Amino acid sequence: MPKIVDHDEYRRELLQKCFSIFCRKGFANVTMRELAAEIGVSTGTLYHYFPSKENIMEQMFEYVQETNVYEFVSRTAHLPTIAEKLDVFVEKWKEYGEFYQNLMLLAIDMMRHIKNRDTEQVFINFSNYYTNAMARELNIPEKQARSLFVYLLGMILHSMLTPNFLPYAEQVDTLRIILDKVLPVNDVLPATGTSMTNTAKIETEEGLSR
Amino acid sequence: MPKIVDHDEYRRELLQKCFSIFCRKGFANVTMRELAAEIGVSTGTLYHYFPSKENIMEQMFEYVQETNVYEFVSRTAHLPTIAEKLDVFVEKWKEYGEFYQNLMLLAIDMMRHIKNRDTEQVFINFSNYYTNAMARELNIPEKQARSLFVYLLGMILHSMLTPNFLPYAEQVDTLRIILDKVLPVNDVLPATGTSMTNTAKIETEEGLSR
Amino acid sequence: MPKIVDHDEYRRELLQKCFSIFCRKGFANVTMRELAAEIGVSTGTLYHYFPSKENIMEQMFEYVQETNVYEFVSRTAHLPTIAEKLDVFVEKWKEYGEFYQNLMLLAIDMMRHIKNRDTEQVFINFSNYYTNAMARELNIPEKQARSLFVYLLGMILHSMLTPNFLPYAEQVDTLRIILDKVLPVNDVLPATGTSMTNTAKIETEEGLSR
Amino acid sequence: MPKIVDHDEYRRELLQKCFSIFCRKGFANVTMRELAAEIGVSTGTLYHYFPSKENIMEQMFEYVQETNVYEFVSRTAHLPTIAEKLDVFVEKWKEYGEFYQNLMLLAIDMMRHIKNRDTEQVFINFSNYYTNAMARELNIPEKQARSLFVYLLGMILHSMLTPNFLPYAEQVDTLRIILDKVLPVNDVLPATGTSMTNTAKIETEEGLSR
DNA sequence: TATGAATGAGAATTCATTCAT
DNA sequence: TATGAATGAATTCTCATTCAT
Repeated sequence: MPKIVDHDEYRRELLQKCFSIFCRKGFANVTMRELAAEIGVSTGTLYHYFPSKENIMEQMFEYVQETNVYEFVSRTAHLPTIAEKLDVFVEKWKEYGEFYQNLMLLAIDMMRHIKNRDTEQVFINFSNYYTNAMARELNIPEKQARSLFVYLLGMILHSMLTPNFLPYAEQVDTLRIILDKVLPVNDVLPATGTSMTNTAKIETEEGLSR
Repeated sequence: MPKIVDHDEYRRELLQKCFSIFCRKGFANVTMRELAAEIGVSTGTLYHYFPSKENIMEQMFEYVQETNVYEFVSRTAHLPTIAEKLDVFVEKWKEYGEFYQNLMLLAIDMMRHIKNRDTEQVFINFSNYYTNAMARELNIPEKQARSLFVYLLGMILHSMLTPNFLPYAEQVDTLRIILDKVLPVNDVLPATGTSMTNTAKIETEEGLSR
Repeated sequence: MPKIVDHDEYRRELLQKCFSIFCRKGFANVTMRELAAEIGVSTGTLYHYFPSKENIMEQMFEYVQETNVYEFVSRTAHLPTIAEKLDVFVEKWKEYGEFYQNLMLLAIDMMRHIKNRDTEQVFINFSNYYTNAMARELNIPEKQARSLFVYLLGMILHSMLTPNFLPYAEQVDTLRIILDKVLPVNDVLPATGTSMTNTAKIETEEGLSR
Repeated sequence: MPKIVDHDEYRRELLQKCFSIFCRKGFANVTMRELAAEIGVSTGTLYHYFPSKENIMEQMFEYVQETNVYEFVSRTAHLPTIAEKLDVFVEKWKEYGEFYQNLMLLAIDMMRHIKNRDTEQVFINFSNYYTNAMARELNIPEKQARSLFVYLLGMILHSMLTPNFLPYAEQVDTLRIILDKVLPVNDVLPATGTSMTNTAKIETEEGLSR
């Protein structure tokens, strides 16, 4: 009998390990030898599970999507107030900070390297999912949520480029303060009527989200 | 080929031509041969003007900074109203859309490739310069200006990854509408006293910039 | 898969299956994985029966020799006339056409790959055996028989390189016509005295066999 | 100014050097490193002149054909008697013995390796050219000439596989003796009338060429 | 016995860089 | 100053072979 290995399970394990390495250094700056060495297998093993370096990238992109991205949404669904939901969001934004950076870098690498794939659609899906989740959970219009997503993106990028000048964690805290003022944090969901203040705020702040 | 007498002038010309190629494909995906061929010189000539591929990157980073980025500020200095200034900003944001994308990609490549260089400081300078210019010209607090810069960054990135879903030009238009509501567009500058509306708005919008 | 109890018997079975694959593609162009897959076993099994790829080649060479090559000779021994013997020869030449091609290719591969083996002697034995058999059965001098063997070799090679231009089967038919004229086809063997005609013919045709 | 090199001339020089190496060892048994080392250049240089290992093979096949193969025919054209022409043929057969072996091995390698090429046509052309040249120069029917070609092929192959048992040079001598008897060696060409003997012989020997 | 996952040396190929002209 | 031929280290990938199960 052969060595007992759950091929698919192990493949995912390898992908997981590849992810941070690839993102940190960039697709083009990691050699297969390096990758194998850092993971702790031989190059041959890598090629046993993936037909090519490019394919690792592609599979990684898929894997990362289906695995890590959406996990946190379930955490907010049952929470009664927006303030509490926002707490979870902020917590997750911090927790996943590096992950989002990596994802962003990965997306850029995908864009530049992989020709035969609809990278755009993948990112659109991600953007939509995240935007819709925020709109629903935080009870804000989609446009506001999209703006929030865009702002998060900018934050992640800036913090990545200037980690000491604009540390990511601080940026998240700042954003939290903004949102506390801007969002209908005192609403209990699902609430049919929104408070005056709240509505007014949304109108005033409409710009943020339009 | 004309004999370019001014060595330095020609070097800049070459850098200019390298810029879009490097950004579009990414540092690692351009070979010196390709670069030379697209520019229309030999690899030997490239090495006559630059000691290494990495150095082209570095010089390009410097060149791009000192040359293109700040040019537009002078255009707004003499304008009397914020609305007019905003017009110029929006126009420039559109005009330079691709350029900013490239700059962003370049910065990311720099971050990943060039070890012996304070890339962070360069990007901090850029962020500060842009933020300060916007704060001054649009008469808003620095924090607001920084938030605007971060949002621009997010916009550029999202539009780059999903050019068909969120086209950059449309995003700029949307942002313009937001800013028209949020900014003290009717102020005539330099105004010593800020109008009530304006102040109120800034307070209200504080979140955007905090 | 049935449990083959006789190790050696199974080894021969595997060799048999390897033969055409090896010859068709050439030693260097078949991987052990391919070989195993086409045979329907695992690489591990292959290595259970053969110590190395090279060894498969060597064993195959031996196996092929002792097994298939001489089989047909027994078929002609009892036939009374040369014409009848020739019939069997022609029939076998056609039947074994692909086999001879493979053998030839195998011999060339052996010559180029396997250093530690007297490939020459093996082929000399084969040449001698075939030549002697033809000389005896067709009642011609050894030199003529050797020439016939050489001609057969050329035919096989040419037909292999230009299968559409000089199809092997047609070449055999042509050769048969030649031999009908040239050989003492009407002799009944074993004849102690050779007929005049026959002798004359041999003299005339001496060239063919010298 | 660049290093002055006649690119095409040098390419041919490299092909020439590749030829014997490739033939001796076989396409699959020569590494690019080996090839480069034996030729005395770097692998980089090899790839400067040829896009791939396979392409070297293809170009070599073309080059060898157009360069070496047909050269000798011109040597016999002006000779008055068939005997003299035969002298030159024999001389060339001996001189080119190794070359023909190489060509044969190369053809087999081509057959097994190069898929995107009409290897058969190339070999048909060669066979036809050689056959026609012999038919014309030796004043024999095409069929006889083809048989002669096939026999030569067999000789080359057998001598290659058993260089000590059937040395090529001796085989050529033997063939020469055969041909002296069989061919109209005493004819003066272009002779309008063929001697009785001659015609008779051709008729008698028709078998050889059919 | 049989399997096929794992290995890593070695293959083809690329590409930044050098340098003779 | 400009060229592009030449270099060879480093890259991606292959494959014979080993070995735990």
